[in-house]
Amino acid sequence: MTELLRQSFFARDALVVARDLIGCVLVHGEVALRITETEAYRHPHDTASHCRPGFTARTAPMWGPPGHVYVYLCYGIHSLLNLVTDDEGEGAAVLIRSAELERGAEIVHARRGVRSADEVALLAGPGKVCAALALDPGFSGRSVFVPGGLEVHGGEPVREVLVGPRVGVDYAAPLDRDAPYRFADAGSRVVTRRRTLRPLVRFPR
DNA sequence: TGAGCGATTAAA
DNA sequence: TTAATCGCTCAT
Repeated sequence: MTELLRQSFFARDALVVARDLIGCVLVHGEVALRITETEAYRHPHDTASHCRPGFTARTAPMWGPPGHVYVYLCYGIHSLLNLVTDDEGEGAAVLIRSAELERGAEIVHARRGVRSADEVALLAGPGKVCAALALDPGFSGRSVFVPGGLEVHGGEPVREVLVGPRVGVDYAAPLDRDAPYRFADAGSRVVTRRRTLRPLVRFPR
């Protein structure tokens, strides 16, 4: 049932990948998380993206091939997990913002950044997701197709997807700041800033 | 070498 | 809504 996602899954527009990652499962060692919230950082023209200033040592993985990991340190404290999308050289990725703990509660409980039993199951916020998976910037640049590393599995399709603006990007140009690049599982209670999200309308084909 | 800053978090 | 926070990035 849980099938490893292939590179073709990631080699698409970050917007599409961000939406499709909702409900998918991150596996790192004994810990498995079901993704409930994501954000797309589409390309260097996106003024909210770390790729905006051009190629740097830190963002090198984001410019690399799809299906690789970009982890960086935020506020000097929190590690944030991204999955690189689009084609190599595009400079796009999806930020994993929230997740539900599926497996490995004992281990996650012992890890830094997770204090209470409630926080163990409710990984709302990108810093907590990374802490639960025990990922730090040293992991940045790794591939998700290498066994034993961070794996991304397909999951049950979600009933309804929510969409809305990204969090913490007030520094960006208004158009990017307000762009509906954040997605979430409407059926999960592990979602941040829910009131700013609306049901995603799917157009008939 | 260091000034500036941040894709957050928790508490109120 | 607000404040704490601190290691890292990148341009000198």
